[in-house]
Amino acid sequence: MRERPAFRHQAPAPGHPARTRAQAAAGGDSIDTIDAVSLEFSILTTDGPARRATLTLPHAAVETPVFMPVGTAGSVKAVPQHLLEELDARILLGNTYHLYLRPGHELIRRMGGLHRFMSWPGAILTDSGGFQVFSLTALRTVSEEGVKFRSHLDGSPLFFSPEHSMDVQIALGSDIAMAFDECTEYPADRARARSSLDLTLRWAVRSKAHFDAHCHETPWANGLPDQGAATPNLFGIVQGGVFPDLRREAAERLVEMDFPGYAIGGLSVGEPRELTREIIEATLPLLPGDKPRYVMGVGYPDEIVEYAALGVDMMDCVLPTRAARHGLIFTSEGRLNIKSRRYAEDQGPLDPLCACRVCGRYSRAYLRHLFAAGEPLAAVLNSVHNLAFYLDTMRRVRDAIQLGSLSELVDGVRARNQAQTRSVELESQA
RNA sequence: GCACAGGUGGCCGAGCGGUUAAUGGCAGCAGACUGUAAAUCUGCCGCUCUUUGGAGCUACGGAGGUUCGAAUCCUCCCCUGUGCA
Repeated sequence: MRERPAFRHQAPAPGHPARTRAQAAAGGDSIDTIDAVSLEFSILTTDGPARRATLTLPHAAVETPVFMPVGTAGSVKAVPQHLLEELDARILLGNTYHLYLRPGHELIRRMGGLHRFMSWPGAILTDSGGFQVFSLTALRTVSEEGVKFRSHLDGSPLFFSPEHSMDVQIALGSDIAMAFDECTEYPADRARARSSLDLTLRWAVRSKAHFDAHCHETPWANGLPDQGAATPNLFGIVQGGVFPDLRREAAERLVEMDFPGYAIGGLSVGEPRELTREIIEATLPLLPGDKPRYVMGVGYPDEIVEYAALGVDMMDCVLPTRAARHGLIFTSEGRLNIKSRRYAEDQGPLDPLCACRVCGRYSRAYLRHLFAAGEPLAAVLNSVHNLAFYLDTMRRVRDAIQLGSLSELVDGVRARNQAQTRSVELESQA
């Protein structure tokens, strides 16, 4: 445990002073209460490679390590914003591609930006559309200039470039925008990972140049480029497949470009879990220790604990919300499939150790019924619980870092995981 | 009573002489899900065995019949719906 100086990132341009959070609150405006700093990362405590820090963004102060719920199309599916607030979520993800398609970034700009549009007072990180380059394989072609997509909504042709992605993210008003990258698939051989990574690096240069030139045009910016004004932040993304030396090279090149934060992308795309961990472990030390490090698209509850212990500050994943809609519940005792007949008359809560409102009020029997009946409320309640569980898990991680007891927490999670794997094996043998 | 139309696996509903334990859908059961084309997808779904390749049994309202072979064709019976009396 030791004190470190905070990393601050501020827009360099001169102009009007930014309105502070306190001033805005006095003015009765709860959405655009922006902090005067673009990004500040203050590490409070460390426990091994893990750090507990405060990440201050224009719209929120975020305690890290943090798990960020995914709200692709301007909504964390099935969970209204006021419940996310109740869960003490401080930062959500949005998606450039989806919001560009519908309702359109210019419309959102006219509505005052994404925060106002969706009435979300916390921070927002937007993915650049890079993941769609991966997930919409059948609907796109990649070139040096950018990516041609066919809209998944109506098949109409679209074109995304780094510059375009930046324009959209700036119009949305993200607290953190992501560089436009190519999320490399798995398996990808060395040559493929190499060329993919090179493209991502060239796109990173273009992303940054365009972003720096236009970030002050975000809807919540206080007029012109400001002296001391907050503007959106742009994070770089490390690719390189499962090759540590390529990851190193990507990290070094990105660090030279000097981003306020860095992400590790292209993981959890089908590779073995052990590899995911190895790549994270190998890449993390190559990124500046005084800036936030974000692993994109992970993971299971035990994984996010493990990765935080390796020194990851930010993570996001659709898993808690998607799994919830499919009936998979994460609990302190492991995974639970609420569809199962064995819960038909179970009067207990989803998770006896969970303090969330769903566990405090509704039985497994009722939740199973809602799911079986196709009631939309099932998706809501399951999602609220899963997110509560994820957010609570990260709270435990932060507390453990504070107390210097993170390794015990990690051991506990690992043991629980192994125990469940064993019991599942036994059950399937029986 | 007469005339049509029907009776198929938990339900709906295809099949209208052999490749049919019988297409689909629903319901049921189990599983998957990692920067969201996902309230999605996959598997099982008559019974009994099985060394997991299969084997045996029982099944398309009932009873007979035709045929090498019938859910499919014929006869009679039972039941349901609609129309007419």
